[in-house]
Amino acid sequence: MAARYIEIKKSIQDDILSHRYQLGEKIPSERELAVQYGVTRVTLQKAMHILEQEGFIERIHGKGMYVTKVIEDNVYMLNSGTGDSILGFSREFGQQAKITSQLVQHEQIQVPQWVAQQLEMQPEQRVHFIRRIRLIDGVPVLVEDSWINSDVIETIPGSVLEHGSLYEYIEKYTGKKIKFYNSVIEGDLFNEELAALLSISEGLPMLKVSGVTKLEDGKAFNFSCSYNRADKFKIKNSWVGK
Amino acid sequence: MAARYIEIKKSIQDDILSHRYQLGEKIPSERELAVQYGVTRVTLQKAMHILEQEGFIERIHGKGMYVTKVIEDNVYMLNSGTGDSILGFSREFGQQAKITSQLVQHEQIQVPQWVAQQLEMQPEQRVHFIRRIRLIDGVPVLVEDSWINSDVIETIPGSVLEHGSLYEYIEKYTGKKIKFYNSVIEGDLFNEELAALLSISEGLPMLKVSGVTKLEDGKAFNFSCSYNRADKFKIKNSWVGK
DNA sequence: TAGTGGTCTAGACCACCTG
DNA sequence: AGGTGGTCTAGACCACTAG
Repeated sequence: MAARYIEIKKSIQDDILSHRYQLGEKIPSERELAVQYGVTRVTLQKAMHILEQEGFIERIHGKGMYVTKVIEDNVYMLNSGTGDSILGFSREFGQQAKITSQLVQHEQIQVPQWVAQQLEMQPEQRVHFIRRIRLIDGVPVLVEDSWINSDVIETIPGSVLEHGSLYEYIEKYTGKKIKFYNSVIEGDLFNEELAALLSISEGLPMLKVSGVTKLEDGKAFNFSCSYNRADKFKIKNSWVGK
Repeated sequence: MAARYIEIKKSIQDDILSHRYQLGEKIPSERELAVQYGVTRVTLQKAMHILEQEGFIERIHGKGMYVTKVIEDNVYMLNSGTGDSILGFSREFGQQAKITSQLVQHEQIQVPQWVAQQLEMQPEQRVHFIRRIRLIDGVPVLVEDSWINSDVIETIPGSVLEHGSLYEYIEKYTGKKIKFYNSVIEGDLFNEELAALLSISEGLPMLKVSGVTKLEDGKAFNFSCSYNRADKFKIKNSWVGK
């Protein structure tokens, strides 16, 4: 049973995405919506603040709430700090395009020093190292490397890496929700190795996103690093100043 | 008079930055802090949720709140969706390094079509076009282009562009706070023109950040686009999944 | 003046973690 | 069992926008 404000947020998000509320249109006031959904204003506000932060609406003091005029784009958006999940490629894009994965490498290794630091592990412990290529409609667009604490997940079925969502599997396997922390975005150029994996030229621009993933109990279990073709991806960064 | 939860947030942030709360240390419970600050838990939670989102603390259900172990970096961080402001380069970096600006161009022009769209302007209206170079300790690190609706700000003193914060000036001039919306991060390569401005080689990697700035009454007044040397900047993206 | 979002109170109950 | 964060109620007053 999800929290009420999450349900309300999703309900209104649906109303926006399905154009029941038109772009730029004023939506009902907090007090009206609170009555509609049978909650207090405080609860309704929690939902609306999330919608604002994710860029669906604008809240203007004294005037009301308006559906944001959205500009469509011909590149794929990596949602960063917004949307229901940065948690896995397939969840984000599964609905708008045909996503496939190609497993390049999967082995258990002793944890590299810099990974051990990120995951708060001891040097003798082991991690899964996983390298996958993601394809949109058959075109390879990014390489993703993951280091996953073997103590959290002993075995990872090949079928999950090839066709499923790793994060979904982990949430089911552990029974815990996932949190992202401190992800970092960098720009760089594709080197020979990565370019070869994507069948592109060395020296093309890349967006690199790396970060630690934790379980809701605070346990860090994954360090991941994705190398994205900069001509295929933008990162949306909806944010509202204070 | 700022809101109480903003004051509390800043107070605890100071306690963390000054190491009165050590890295990784557990901080007092919500109920304790609420008493300390003389507010209810709801108000205190608003402060703590912001600190969590900005990456200062981790909140773990049933256990408590902990100061995040921070990894220091030898590159400059552009805060994106976090910190007190993405609002202007000088505010972000003024304390850790010597920031200077170099005004390359400033003229009033008829609003270009794509800018008019972003700022909801008519084709015959005018904008300030401003191109500045930013230097850290004397080294040029980024180019920033801004298009500012002339109806919002008629004149912009040269001294502001050379030495001050444009956003601070606008907040003072209009008497309104500033909001950012829908900023987008892209990766690209420096072309000849931009590379020349920074005295670097063409083809080096770049992080491009663009977005619209609005006043708190919803009025869009500025479209800006910054071209950052990818070897000098990372973008921190503190975020907590739901 | 009426309506809107922004903030805050003083409680309550639940879900989770640890001893 | 006791402490922690997560959610929610039913109010209240303030600040801002509009006609």
